[in-house]
Amino acid sequence: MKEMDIGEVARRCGLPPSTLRYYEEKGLIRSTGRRGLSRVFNADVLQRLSLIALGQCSGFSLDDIAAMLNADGQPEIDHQRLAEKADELDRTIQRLSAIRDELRRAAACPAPRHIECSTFQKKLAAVRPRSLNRINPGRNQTSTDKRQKAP
Amino acid sequence: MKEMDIGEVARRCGLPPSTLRYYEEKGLIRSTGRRGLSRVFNADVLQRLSLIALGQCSGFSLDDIAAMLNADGQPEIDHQRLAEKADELDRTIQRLSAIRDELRRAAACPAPRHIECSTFQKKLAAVRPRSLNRINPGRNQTSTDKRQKAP
DNA sequence: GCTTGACCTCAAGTCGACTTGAACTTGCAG
DNA sequence: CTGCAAGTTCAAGTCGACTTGAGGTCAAGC
Repeated sequence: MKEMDIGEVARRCGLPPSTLRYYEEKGLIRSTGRRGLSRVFNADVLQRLSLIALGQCSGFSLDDIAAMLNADGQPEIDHQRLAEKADELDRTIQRLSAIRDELRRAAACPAPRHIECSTFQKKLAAVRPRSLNRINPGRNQTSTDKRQKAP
Repeated sequence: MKEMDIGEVARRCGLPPSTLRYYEEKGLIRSTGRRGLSRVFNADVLQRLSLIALGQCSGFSLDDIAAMLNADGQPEIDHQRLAEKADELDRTIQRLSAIRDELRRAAACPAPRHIECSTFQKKLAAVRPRSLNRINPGRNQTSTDKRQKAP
């Protein structure tokens, strides 16, 4: 199997060497050894990097991805998590579609400032903050001064 | 028009007071005055907060949103930006749909580890890192050691 | 008069995913 | 032999969107 130095891997996968070092440190990829000081990678690292990219695009964190990639012999957990993520993605897609429609409506609205358009305002009322999640979901829920609920 | 203190706004919009103060500091919302030390908000701040939430969900940064909310009299810029964002969202949705499908395929794959499934591997080959963007697009492009291109 | 709770300010901390910089080694070309 | 590109380590910095903590003010209720 073909061996590559970090520069070649970087060129092939489109990531900078610093990222590859970082991924190795995190346990996401492995170099097969060293030639002098330099890391040597096996060609199959490229497939693993594709997998990592897919995971990131799906919304998994690097830690999640590392856990899944390294969890040999627990396939059904994988499958379940993947299916959950797919469902979550589905909901995200629904949400984004609604937002896109709203955005187009606003863009096409003849009112000089769509903000003042009354139909837009009505729509907005249905889209109050608490009913929406961000595209990038909240990082840490460890707050004391939490997100409040309507009384 | 109804006046509210920060606590009431917080309750109504579901955001913690700290966020509201932060938004005010950023120029996203305005308090109409003070009662003693305490901020006083006008009821229309709630609509503005909905707008901000919508903007965030659409992928605008808070700075973008502030610029748009405060750019009175330049509606066609708004309209254009909104339409662009809608198109961008459309592309995101396409991408996410593809990823969701891939995820479902992986979840349903009978191979004990879908990673080893050959059809999955073929699909992956088409989904190399460089052809994908993250759900959360890259923050700063000010790097010297940039994301590389295939030669 | 004292506590309690809600508000205030300002600086500093947090999160994840990397990047950057300084200081160093190695291999190869001229 | 010298230079240089490309590799290395390790600590620290960056980004956006907030949160947290310390320390202070103020009105209401007991």
